[in-house]
Amino acid sequence: MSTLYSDLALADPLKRAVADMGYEHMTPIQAQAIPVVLSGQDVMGAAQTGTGKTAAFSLPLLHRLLKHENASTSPARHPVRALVLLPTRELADQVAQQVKLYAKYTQLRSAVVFGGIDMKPQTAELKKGVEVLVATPGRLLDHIEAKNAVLNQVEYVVLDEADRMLDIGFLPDLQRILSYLPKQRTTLLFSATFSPEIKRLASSYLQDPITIEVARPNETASTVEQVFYGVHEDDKRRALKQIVRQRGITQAFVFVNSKLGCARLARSLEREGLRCTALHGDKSQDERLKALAAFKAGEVDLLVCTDVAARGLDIKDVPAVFNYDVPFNAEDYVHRIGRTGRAGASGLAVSFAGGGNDARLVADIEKLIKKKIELQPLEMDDERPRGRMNDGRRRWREDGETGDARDALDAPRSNQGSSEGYRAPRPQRTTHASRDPFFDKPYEASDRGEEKPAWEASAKAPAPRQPGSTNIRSKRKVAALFKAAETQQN
DNA sequence: AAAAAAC
Repeated sequence: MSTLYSDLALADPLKRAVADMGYEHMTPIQAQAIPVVLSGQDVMGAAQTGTGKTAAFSLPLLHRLLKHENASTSPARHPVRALVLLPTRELADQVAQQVKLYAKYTQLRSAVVFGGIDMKPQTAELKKGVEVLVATPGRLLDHIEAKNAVLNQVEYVVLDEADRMLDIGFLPDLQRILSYLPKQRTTLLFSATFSPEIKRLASSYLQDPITIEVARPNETASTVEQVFYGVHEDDKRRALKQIVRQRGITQAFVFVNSKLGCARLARSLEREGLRCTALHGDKSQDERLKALAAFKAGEVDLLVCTDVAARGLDIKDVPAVFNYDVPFNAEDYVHRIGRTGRAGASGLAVSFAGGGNDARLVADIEKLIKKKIELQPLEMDDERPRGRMNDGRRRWREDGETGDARDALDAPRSNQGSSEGYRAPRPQRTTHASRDPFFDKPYEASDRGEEKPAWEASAKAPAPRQPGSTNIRSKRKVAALFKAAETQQN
């Protein structure tokens, strides 16, 4: 079977766009999925991201939109004919940009809507009419309810990161959205991981689906070296810096399980002079996009993030991923380490297992990825005594580190984003005394009768959520909800 | 347990 794009029965404008991007050969997921989508069948696709999944569904989908005019609407109108749903805003943004590129030589219009930013520009664009709409669930529902988006002409729905979209937190919103769509439609589901429940639930949304499995589901890329270290909670930050230095890591995602932990770690590393930035869901959308852009542009070396960044983000040539915390779900491990080793490149995934439940979580990962995990001790190159004083302050702090292959990681934060791309020489290390004595201690504004610092206020701000079904957590209720969802749909 | 997604 040919894998050449030029041999494919794709509309000319699409072929030109593909050629512009320098693609000649299809990736395996593309070679398998494109013909199936062109034929109009439902698809359940298991494929690692970074393998060209977005092109795999958008190209054939655009082709069908071009070839099959929607008879029920006049050519002057532009009803939404294809809807692509994603679980995070950054991902929606990324996919929308790709769709725009593929569609650039066609008359088809596309738009993206997600929360955290002004609704008005999105509304204006929707009112002009778009054929392809990329969205996150919450904001889309807002637009539907405001009658900005009419979805009764939708012919194609894509659920990317489908297992997340069908997860308990998203399911109610997703079901409401699907209830606005025509029953007669093509549905495409893609994910790198499928748990058995999700797979069963997913199949209830599909009609005679073709299953495409390029990688075995839940499989981790063979090009990614996976290392697990047993590291005490107090040593994790030092361990992170040591490994970055020893292995000469130029850029990495650093995954942390909580938003607050994420904000704190980023702040600590920043104070130590590392070029890093935090990305988590309690930052403003503007800050989120800026953080991601800075990382993409290489202005920061470490992106300290929550699982908001675990899925789908396609950033070229990131050599490493750290699991500073072992993820709560084994599936998230697969997604997290999928941020490196993309498009056939090699990558490194380093995970720190601390105390608590970590051993069990590691065992879960082992079971899911079907690979033996050896937990290694980490030889620390600095064995000065450590611990906390009774008042909670650190007895000492790591400084005066000598060896440092990497000026980049030692450049002061203030240089970050300098438009000349200038990197100052490594600064003199500051002394302990000049640092905040409450460095490692949870900062309580009441301690000092001050306002909370902005970083912490934002990290702590509770997400405003309507009390509702999305917070249902009991096992029984979750099971009931899944059951109901399965029997209701189609 | 946590995160994500709407004003």
